Amino acid sequence: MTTAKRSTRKQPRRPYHHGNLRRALVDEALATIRTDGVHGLTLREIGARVGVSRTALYRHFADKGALLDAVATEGFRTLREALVGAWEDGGRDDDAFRAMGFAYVRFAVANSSHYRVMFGGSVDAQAHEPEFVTEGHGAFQALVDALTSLQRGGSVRRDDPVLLATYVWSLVHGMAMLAIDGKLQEADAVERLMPLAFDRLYTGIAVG
Amino acid sequence: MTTAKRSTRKQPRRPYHHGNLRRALVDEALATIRTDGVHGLTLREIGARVGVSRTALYRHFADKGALLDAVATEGFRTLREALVGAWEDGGRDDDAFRAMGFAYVRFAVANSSHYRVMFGGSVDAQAHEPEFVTEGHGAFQALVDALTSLQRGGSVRRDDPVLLATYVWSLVHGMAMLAIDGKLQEADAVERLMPLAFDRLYTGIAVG
DNA sequence: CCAGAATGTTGCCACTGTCAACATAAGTAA
DNA sequence: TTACTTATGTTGACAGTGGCAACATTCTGG
Repeated sequence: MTTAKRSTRKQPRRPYHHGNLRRALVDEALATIRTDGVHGLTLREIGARVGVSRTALYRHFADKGALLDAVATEGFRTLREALVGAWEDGGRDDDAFRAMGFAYVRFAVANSSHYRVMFGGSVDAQAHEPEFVTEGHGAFQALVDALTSLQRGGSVRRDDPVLLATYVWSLVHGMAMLAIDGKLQEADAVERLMPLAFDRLYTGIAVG
Repeated sequence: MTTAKRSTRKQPRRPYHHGNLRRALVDEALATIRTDGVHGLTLREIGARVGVSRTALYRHFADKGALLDAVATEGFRTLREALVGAWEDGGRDDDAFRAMGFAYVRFAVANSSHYRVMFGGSVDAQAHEPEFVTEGHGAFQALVDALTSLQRGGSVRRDDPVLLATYVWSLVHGMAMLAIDGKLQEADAVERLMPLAFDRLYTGIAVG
């Protein structure tokens, strides 16, 4: 009597198996993170929101960190698409590279919580899924490729492209993080900073 | 009978009042963070470690965030000292500025957990103590001052010094964060990156 | 048709941050 | 001194969290 039988055969209302729970969990987790931040994410709540029990996700993720890992992985995929898009749509020249930089920082600012999950060390850094590493490397590779292309074109110094890309990455990552963490007082500080930043990136801060 | 009377008058073993509990709590919190990371910090444990009850710290901090805020504040003070030291000991010239950059990144790498508390958004960003803002601004000001000095000396472009300092800050902060989060594959990657980074910072990535 | 794997659920536990109520000490004024 | 006030520390309790173990249900391959 505790539970009414429900197998009335014609109403597959809420099937025991969700179908694609893993996907739904990642989506819901991302949505929650977007609105409430990383620390506002609770396994019970996203379970409930997806319409599933609190511990159901343990069939798809080892623990909370693994779920965040998956969210981060998707972030890297999206970021790479944004970067490649800016580079190719821009015509693969110096201006396109500049646009790539803008795209990077703007992605981070527009998806701050998501970006913080991607970096920020919410996950133990050792326990990353291989897919995480792959996607992360892919986003970075977009930078390396663009720089190599510019080097071939003759507009960028022929330093070690990986080292050079890391340099550029540091710059945009730093701007993004400072902006996200509210260290840049005024609201439009990032947008005012970026033009100068990419000028100085090309020609340096020393007197000409 | 539950507790034996202890006021034997001659053994002020553990006085009811700690003396300088606030100081002790911040120190212990920092020590714990250093070894176990931010997420390994529990109020109960640091209370126990200091030899005090679990909720004693609520007489000195509004909540856990306020304690972290105090830890972060001290981090900014230490960082500023490291920066000013490098700048002044180096002779306040371009090489000294370079040394300042090295000092920044090395501080972050050597005190990674502490650095993550200072940034990383562990605290709600709105709820910062005024002292936090002051110290954070102080560390940044060291950068601005050095740049202004170099501008007067004629070796650095006369762009808006605050904007220029923000640019440099983004670079070192980015390098620090990437290094801390293990995004730079090899162990000595930061040390290999920095010489190139500060060269490119001065002269840019474009061809001569 | 049936055994086992895959997937989802409920009961339960240790642990955490934090509040309320109480205990003790230190400071202050008479 | 004594009495009142404030600062500081303690104990008890509570709701919320991640996660494990045991059980329930469904799917799949032989």
